[in-house]
Amino acid sequence: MSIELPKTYNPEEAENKIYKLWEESGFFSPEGLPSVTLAKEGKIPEPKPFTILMPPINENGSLHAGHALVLTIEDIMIRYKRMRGHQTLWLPGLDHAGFETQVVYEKQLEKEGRSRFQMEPGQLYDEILNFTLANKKDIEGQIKKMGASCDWTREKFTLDPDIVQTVYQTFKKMADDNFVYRGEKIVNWCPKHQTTLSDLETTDVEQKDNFYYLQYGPFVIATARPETKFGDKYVVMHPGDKRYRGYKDGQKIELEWINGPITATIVKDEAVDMTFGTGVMTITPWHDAVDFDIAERHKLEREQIIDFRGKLLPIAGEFAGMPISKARPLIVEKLKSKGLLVKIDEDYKHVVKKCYKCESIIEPQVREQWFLKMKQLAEPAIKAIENGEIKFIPEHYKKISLHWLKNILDWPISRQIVWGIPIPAWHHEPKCVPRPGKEKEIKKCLKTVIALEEPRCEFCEAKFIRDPDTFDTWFSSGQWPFASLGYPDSNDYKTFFPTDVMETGGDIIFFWVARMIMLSLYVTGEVPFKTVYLHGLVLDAKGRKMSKSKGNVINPLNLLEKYGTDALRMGLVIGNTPGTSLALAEDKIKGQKHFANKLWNIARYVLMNISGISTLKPEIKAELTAEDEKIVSELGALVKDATEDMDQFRFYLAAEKIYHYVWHTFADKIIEESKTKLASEDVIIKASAQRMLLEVLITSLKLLHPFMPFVTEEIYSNLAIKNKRLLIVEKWPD
RNA sequence: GGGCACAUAGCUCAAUUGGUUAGAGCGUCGCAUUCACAUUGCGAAGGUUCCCUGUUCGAGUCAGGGUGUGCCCACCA
Repeated sequence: MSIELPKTYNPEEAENKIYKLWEESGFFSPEGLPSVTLAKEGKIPEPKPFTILMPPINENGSLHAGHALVLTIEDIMIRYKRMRGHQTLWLPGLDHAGFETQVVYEKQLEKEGRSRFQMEPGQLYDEILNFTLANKKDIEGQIKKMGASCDWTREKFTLDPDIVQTVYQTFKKMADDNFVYRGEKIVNWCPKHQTTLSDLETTDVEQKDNFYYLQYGPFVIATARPETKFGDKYVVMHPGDKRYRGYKDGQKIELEWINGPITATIVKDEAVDMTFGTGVMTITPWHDAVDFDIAERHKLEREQIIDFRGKLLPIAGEFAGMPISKARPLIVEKLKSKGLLVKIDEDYKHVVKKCYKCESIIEPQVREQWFLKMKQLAEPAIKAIENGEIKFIPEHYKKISLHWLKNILDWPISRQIVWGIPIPAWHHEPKCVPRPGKEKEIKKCLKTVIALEEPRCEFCEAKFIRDPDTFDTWFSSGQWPFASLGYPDSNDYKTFFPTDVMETGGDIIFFWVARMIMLSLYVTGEVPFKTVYLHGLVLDAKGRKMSKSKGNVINPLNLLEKYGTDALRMGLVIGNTPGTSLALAEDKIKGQKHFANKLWNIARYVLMNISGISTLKPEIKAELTAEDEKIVSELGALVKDATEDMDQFRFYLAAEKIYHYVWHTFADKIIEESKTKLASEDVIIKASAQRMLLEVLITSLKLLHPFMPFVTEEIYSNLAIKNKRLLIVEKWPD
């Protein structure tokens, strides 16, 4: 066999061809695997399943470096386990990514001079749906470019009807179990996006502002936000503060305030820090979480000062209708002219919450929202983690998860956006229309009902209005592990759940990982996965976070084209320890392109020199010279070592060791030394060298295949070996 | 205020959980090249493993303290 291979490896040509070959082979699906077929014929024992669910990928853009890393690591695991004979399932998922996608689409609308607030919700939904569908093919194509050997026949989308059904059933079950409540509580409100956000969806930003000391009757109070103070009629101090001993809880005082005289009430509460400011504060329960709690404790009234667009309401008098930024200096001016401004501290550092998407300042607002009680949901998760039912890689994420779960707060799950799963709830019209003879019972009318169809009230003919809100995306994606596998009746659920490994970014451990654990335990009674592998961020070459504004975003698709998928994958995995951020330097990937070519030329050399040898006999070792046998057994040591690393999720080490062996042992030593052996007059020495070279090549290809699937498969396809299968399903060496 | 990490060659990172002389990639410098590969080979320079104290036969690794950096959580008006 003397096949002429070109002098350099051409990734682009090989990759498209090879991926098609794999797809057509059926080996991406568990039922198509040789190990499963052989087991069916009774020839080998039933293989063990090995399952990974791909974290659903946003359909609102194109693949970024983080996605490339996820796909690489997961593909390495799946390919390794597939070669070990497992019944492997890697289920691909696409994400509607609720709020994220709506934000992206709103930006596009903005560019076109349109706004979601001038659109019918139905129309907006349809447009976003079309937008994501248009992106779907691109994203799928990009996932394939990465070489991902996932089962496309099982591809799931987070808005698939069966997923939505599962989410509804979970919500209903939670409502029945009294884990859901609808409450008027203070929430994080983004005035730009016009929706509630969970605490995780806000970021804290430290900034310097003016701190105003104001005369409030006999007291001096301090505030950074004078524009919220119009309705302040409670003045709060610590019950133990001796300076204010003369004032009693509930005492009324008359005083002159911004827009005229008011009556204020003294409140004593321990939440007040005596050492901060003057030790006295007035409260604005509608727009501040601490104040809200104080008002709840003392059953105080609350009033909205700022509307949901961030403009002042009529209570602000002459300032009504103004946005905060415009009103604040004018209000300060008025306070000053009335002699109520005591002093201004211009150097006041404090933390403000901002929307994590648009950086608008969050305006706390009181709104009726759906909440989940989290304490009871968290308990089984805490137990499971403490018992070691879930293994964290790296380990310190165990502590981080437990800390969060033990301090968990209730979760607001309703969002005022259209792009998502509608909340299956209905609200009674304000007015009751009693049915004949039921006039006396209308007090029993249900205000809110959780149901898929419009409910009918027994006592009343009033209509029910559909709740306009959608679920927080993470509420549905938290159910992904069992929902995507067809809980509760499907064979896939029975076979592949709980899954083996959840591999995702450490930055979404609370958003997603913790919630999957809680929701899976609640619905199925089982943990969703046995191992959590968390990778770090992919940073630029200088270790900075990639961002569009910095202009340092590395597009993996460009790297693919330039250096080939295998090179990108190696560049992403070598030196990347779990949990640690990875600085992605282009030179590193370039170096791996050289490696792919090195491997290619190793194969060329071997092929050129082994004519006549087309198969490896099992008793190969008997035919080797002692020297060659030593080479083969040394390779055996590498195999053992690398296998151990693979089993322990040390892919970065395995890849580096194999790389180093192939280049600096196989190419630099074994091949160099083989040149004299092949030139030998001694037939035994020559034949031994030939067999040894082929053996080392085949084993190297197998070891490299999970990392560099394309070039290895391409080379393997050029070897003439009897009973050869595609490398993707060949047996991992032992 | 609380929590979690990190600090090793010029740069980016390893060192498989305490074990020879701390390694690799990239970069730098020198030499070689009719060879499967210039996308090459051989070689060199480059280290107080942040600092201090301790445990140990033995510490980059463990403990205590310090310095610096990053991230997460939290309701100081």
